Amino acid sequence: MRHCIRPHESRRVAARSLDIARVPLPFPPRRFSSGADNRGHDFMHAYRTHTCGELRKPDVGGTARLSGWIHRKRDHGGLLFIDLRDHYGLTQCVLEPENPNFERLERLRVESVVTLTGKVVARSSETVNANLPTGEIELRVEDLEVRSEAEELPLPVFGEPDWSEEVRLKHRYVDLRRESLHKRIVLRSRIIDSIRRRMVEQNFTEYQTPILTASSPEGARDFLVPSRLHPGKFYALPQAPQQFKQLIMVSGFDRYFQIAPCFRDEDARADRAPGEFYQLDIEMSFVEQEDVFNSIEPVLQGLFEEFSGDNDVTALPFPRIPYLESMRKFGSDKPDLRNPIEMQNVTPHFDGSGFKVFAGMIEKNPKVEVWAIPAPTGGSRAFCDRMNGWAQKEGQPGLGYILFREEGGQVEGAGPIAKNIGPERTELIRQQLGLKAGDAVFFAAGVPKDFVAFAGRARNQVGRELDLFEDGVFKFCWIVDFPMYEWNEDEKKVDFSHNPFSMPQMDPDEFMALDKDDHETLLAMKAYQYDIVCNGVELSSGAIRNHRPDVMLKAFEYAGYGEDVVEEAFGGMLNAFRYGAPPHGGIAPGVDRIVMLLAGVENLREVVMFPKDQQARDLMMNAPATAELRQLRELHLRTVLPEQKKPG
RNA sequence: GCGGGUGUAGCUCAGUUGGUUAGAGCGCCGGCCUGUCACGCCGGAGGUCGCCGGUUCGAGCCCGGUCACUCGCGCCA
Repeated sequence: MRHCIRPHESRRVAARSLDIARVPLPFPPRRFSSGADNRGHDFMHAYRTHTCGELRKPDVGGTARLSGWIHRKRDHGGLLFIDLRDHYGLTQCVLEPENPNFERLERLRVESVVTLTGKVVARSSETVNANLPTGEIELRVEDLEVRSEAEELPLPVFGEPDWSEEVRLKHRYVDLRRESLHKRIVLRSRIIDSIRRRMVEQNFTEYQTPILTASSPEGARDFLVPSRLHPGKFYALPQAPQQFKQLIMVSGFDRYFQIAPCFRDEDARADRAPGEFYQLDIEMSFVEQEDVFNSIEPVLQGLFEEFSGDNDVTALPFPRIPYLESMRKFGSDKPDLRNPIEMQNVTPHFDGSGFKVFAGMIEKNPKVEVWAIPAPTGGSRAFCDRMNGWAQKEGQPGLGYILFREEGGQVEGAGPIAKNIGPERTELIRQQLGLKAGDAVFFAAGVPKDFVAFAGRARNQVGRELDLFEDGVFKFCWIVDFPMYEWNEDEKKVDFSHNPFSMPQMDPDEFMALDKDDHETLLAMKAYQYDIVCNGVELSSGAIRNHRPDVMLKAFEYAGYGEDVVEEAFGGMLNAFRYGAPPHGGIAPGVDRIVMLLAGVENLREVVMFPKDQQARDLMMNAPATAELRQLRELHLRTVLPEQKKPG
């Protein structure tokens, strides 16, 4: 295999490789001046006539000046090759020992920054590097300027091994030079450009909202900013511009969007940045749910088509899946539709059957159901045992199954459950699920709300193990009809299931007339609340908002919050709704997650330029840090530290 | 706050059942090399095996504790 001068791509990068060489230069490139002397030096730009990704065959014969980092050196003693790298690419530069700069360059460490000037020459056919856009030429170095000498590096720029996060974050500026990360950051910028363009094309307008604002009582922990002018008082950084975007609608601006910074003081996950992240925040007036979908779908679909490389993107319109259906079919409200498995209710086949475990549960509790998780091609004992072992690791007693095989021209079920319920019931299950010989089916039984999450994980596990996931696709869907309320088991009360600003799916007058103790009606009620999901990743929640103060107060009342509490917490917005508020709704897809999906990476830190670590620290800038006493005094603050842990 | 995984050279890792002087690749330093593009070849430096304690004749390996990193749970209207 031919070795490639470019560091190999991360296998996970699904997006088509980005041609950074096509990025426009920050200044018009200077061309060779025919009026220059034969070396052309006097008229040259101090640092470069071309970028390191620019020189081609037609440039041969001219003189060029390049500036960049020494990416790699190949020192033959009698010949020195330098790969010079900048943002745009890589150019091979050559020196011979007679060159007065030979020794200096030979001793310079990689990642030192130099300016090299010399003749552009064609490479002989045997020495052309087809893997390099500049591979047909090389620069014969005549002059050298050392701009910055590099010390020994904490991590190499060349190559793409997995370096520890600590080293990478501490020296992020070095890490960011590495091709894959460098490209992803550029990709992120391209994606955001495209989003803006597409939003503007859809007649949306970007407005800024405050960063220093008020704490909102619901939701995540806030970041607080002490006020110097108001002793003892604090600003909060916005968890999202939720109230502002609604106020923008009340202010008569239609179709708002913003690439909005959001701040939440919550613990990190691989796909959740601690502290800060960005949302494509959207709000529109005089719309129903379908209007929001119709406006956003083309943006997301077009965006993914543009950046997904060879991957297919769900055609418009995206499927709308009611929340309850999603939970029943996929065991999740963010189903990965690349997995074709759909679960089904098979309770009747077990009711009164010879499989006493399930039959007994069904008899005792009318809420008990048995769900089937079909496993096409999973009909081997080894696989079923493996799934059983997996279920036990998940803390389940096990995972019952039937496997189907051909026996004398007949498909028949095998395994303990098939034996217990008998061939007729087994056959009915097989027919209901459309399974054939060589397939299997797993069962989860109990009260659905207690096992639905496990069933969803089992569905994923089966799909992964049997390699059923569709490859190279971005599968979108809307999850709609989320419940307005849910039962809070800890406090034994009705509570908002999502965001208290959503509009209930009920005639306002009827809603106002409900009895707050009528839990059955309240818990059955749906809201105009929806999620957009892609490949099992929840990109965003959204809602048609509740713009009527009376209905909102009532909605809070049903959840046990008095008028005074609501007025105190949301008085600003509630008041705004009292002076003429348009019906409105919106959504706010996570930008970082969109970029992750399109870049094909599993970790947020791979698509953020200067990310925080898991403990929300900035290892490079050293934040958070202790404040000086003078600053604290100005802010009327005194710190009270927890008891010090013993140092390790 | 809780659970899993990891911690050995600057970096990425190997290290058998507990047994002599702890290894490799990359990087670094020195030498050789005129067509490489992951250049090649020869030599060298570099280690308190995260830390503390225990078991043992003997611990990188076993036990207890602790710290750090990482993934997840809680949390994320």
